[in-house]
Amino acid sequence: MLNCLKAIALLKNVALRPTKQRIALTKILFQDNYLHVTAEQLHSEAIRKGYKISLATVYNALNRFKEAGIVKQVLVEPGKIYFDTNTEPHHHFYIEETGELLDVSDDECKIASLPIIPAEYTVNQVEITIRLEKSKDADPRSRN
Amino acid sequence: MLNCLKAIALLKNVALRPTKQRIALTKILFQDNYLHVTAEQLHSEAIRKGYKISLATVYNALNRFKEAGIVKQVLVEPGKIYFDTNTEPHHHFYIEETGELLDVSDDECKIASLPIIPAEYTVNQVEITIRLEKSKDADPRSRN
DNA sequence: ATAGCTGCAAATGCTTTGCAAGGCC
DNA sequence: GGCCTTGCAAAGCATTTGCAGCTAT
Repeated sequence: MLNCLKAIALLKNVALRPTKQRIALTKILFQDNYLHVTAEQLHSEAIRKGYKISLATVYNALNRFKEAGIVKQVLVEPGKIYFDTNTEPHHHFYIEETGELLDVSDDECKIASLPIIPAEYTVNQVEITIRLEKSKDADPRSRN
Repeated sequence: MLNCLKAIALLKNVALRPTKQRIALTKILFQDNYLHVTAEQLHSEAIRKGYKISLATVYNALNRFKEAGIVKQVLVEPGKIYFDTNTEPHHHFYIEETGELLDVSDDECKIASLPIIPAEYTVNQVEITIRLEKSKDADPRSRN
């Protein structure tokens, strides 16, 4: 868990005012492991930890964090925005049944050949989403 | 452009009742080239062509088409669902400025190495989204 | 002091749903 | 005839916004 000083430093680094609420969210988000959350999930977690913060502020903060480049958004489900604290180029497993999102490092998932890019355009981002489902025969011992 | 008979055949093939509205949408969607549309865009196009159909029906129809496996949905922008008439495994260019979505065939974009799949899960779908933006120096002649 | 945040509630935008009327087999 | 589909309007859900009051610099 980040302490307050580090949270404040992180926010000042990207020219965002370190308000109580942003510090709280920063402490929750930037731990050792990367996190994938929706605004709603982050809000619940903040409330659970005893912080006083409104959902609208969580949305505002996440959008500022995104503009500042310290989180990025991931689209895997219609009508829902996930935010990812891993801003390095990387990819995802997505488990639809549970809504779980897992990081796949750029090294683990190399692209052999990119297509020809349309004229006058440049690549901004390449994202691979690997959608998973529970195996039909999860237990090999039960097979005939 | 598909004729009515082919549209009806297509719908019967997937056990969907060939109603006037579904036939109209089928005729618009399944042309020679693959299409990427939102429900709203498809509705406008249908109205423009003189068909009488409500937006709710377009949503309903697209969801049935998706269940039937003749279109699939693509998520590239928050709060918007694109439908793609190409149901083969393939990938996409996405141009954020214009909202344009372009197909990239599976052959043009090969993955060299997939990561290790978590135990008890199997891969359902692998999607690559290549986000493009206009090049800063679109005209090479203007360079120093 | 002042520019920028917060929180509430209201608004928005896309999508879904309930239900009565109409259409397909 | 019976079941499915349509269309409208209303509901739903995630997200954004307006504005008054508060806070960091």
